[in-house]
Amino acid sequence: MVKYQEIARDIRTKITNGIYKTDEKLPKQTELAKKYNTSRVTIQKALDLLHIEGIIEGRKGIGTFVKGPLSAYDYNAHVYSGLTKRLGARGKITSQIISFEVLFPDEEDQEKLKIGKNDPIYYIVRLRLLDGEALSLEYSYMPVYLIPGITEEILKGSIYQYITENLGFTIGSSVRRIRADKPDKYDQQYLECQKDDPVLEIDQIVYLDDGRPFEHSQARHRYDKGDITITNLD
Amino acid sequence: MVKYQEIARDIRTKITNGIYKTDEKLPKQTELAKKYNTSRVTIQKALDLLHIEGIIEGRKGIGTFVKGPLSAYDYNAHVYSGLTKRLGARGKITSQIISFEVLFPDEEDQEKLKIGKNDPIYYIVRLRLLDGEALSLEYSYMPVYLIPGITEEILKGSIYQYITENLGFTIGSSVRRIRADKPDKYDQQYLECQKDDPVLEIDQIVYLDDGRPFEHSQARHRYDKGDITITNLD
DNA sequence: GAGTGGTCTAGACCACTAG
DNA sequence: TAGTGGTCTAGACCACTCC
Repeated sequence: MVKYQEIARDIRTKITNGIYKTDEKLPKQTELAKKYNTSRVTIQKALDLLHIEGIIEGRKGIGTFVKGPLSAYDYNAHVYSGLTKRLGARGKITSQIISFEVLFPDEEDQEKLKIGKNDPIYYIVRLRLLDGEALSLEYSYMPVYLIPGITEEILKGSIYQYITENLGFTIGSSVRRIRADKPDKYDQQYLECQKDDPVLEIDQIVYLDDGRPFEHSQARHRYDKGDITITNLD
Repeated sequence: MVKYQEIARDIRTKITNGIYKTDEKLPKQTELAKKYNTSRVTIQKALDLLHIEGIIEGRKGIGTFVKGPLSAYDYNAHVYSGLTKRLGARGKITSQIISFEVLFPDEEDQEKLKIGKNDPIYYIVRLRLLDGEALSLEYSYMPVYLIPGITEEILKGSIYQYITENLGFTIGSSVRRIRADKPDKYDQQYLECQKDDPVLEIDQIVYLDDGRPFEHSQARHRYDKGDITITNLD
């Protein structure tokens, strides 16, 4: 992990944990440089990342501020428009495991996860709930050899946290495709939606920082509970 | 406009116009620095922008390469996941004007466009066609005082081009919200969709680089013709 | 005028690729 | 070994805000 990413992660954590609060000013860049024992340009590169993620905002002549959450469904917004989840106080996310199996990959899985036909994958289906109400239905496919030791306990929490903290991997890039779709029978069953209620589907492939894909998944959201916010900066 | 943005724009234009072609290598950073009469760090900052936009890719020890288009609906992908349209050879986009009026803003318009109740706005409805087939229905609201002189001729082409090239403005940040919705009667009429066909709606506010909002719009896509690709980088 | 973020420079070293 | 992109440094100037 390079220096500016480490600094960005540290500041991000401090924001998530409320050490730097919403609308509060961060220490000035020269102070941060001194604190992290680095140059001001490196601090700026770290802050650039947080700026792109939309969690801070620099104001000339004043300082750098922590931004508040953007969307009513902040959970979705930041997981998908990118980058970093800061669940905040929007409600409690829980997971109900519907399926948890190990399978051999079909051709599509092989291609998307860049694995051979004899490399088994986890096939996981989870219902995500926000304060106990159905939010989305998520199908995940992950190579077993990359992510060993998944348990139901882990699935109830965050797979990402397990991968980064327990396995020591670093998440790299990702490609997500968003579209509207008609509800299938599982959507109707688990998301409790009607036949003419649309669903919002996010199909994603996520890569480790060494370029290996570790997850292919589809998340299907109730149309009334799953908007996505994308913020572009100057 | 600052130096690194000008350089990014110039290189982007060269890619769009095919001077730098897909999978081709860009000149090396030291050469670009010399050519643009600047330092290598500034070139890197310009390339960073194009990297974020997903149109180039750096490979250590080799060079910087122009990436190919990502999505079947490249038009949507790049307009909305951000940043820069490079329509490429996916088909011809045309516009049919359904409504073009000047109105006084309601409270929502006033708030989103940061204008007073006596500042008139354009109200524009356009049907966008890809190779003659209905693609999306777009509702736009823009303050007249900011964008004077809009004509039907301009509406048939690109408003963005008019704003940047004729009025000399620079586009800044934007916030987009994406959701699935049921089709309303206009969707059914113009997008020729059935009552149970979902639509994908993109609601956006776009700002000039001085922070003034100049456009609030909703684009409603047929669910089978409007996916969106979001690429996150390391 | 003082303080802060935004930009830019010149130079350096490292990581990776290719021959 | 040579070439290229990725990172980092120290220092400088500008733009903007506040007093």
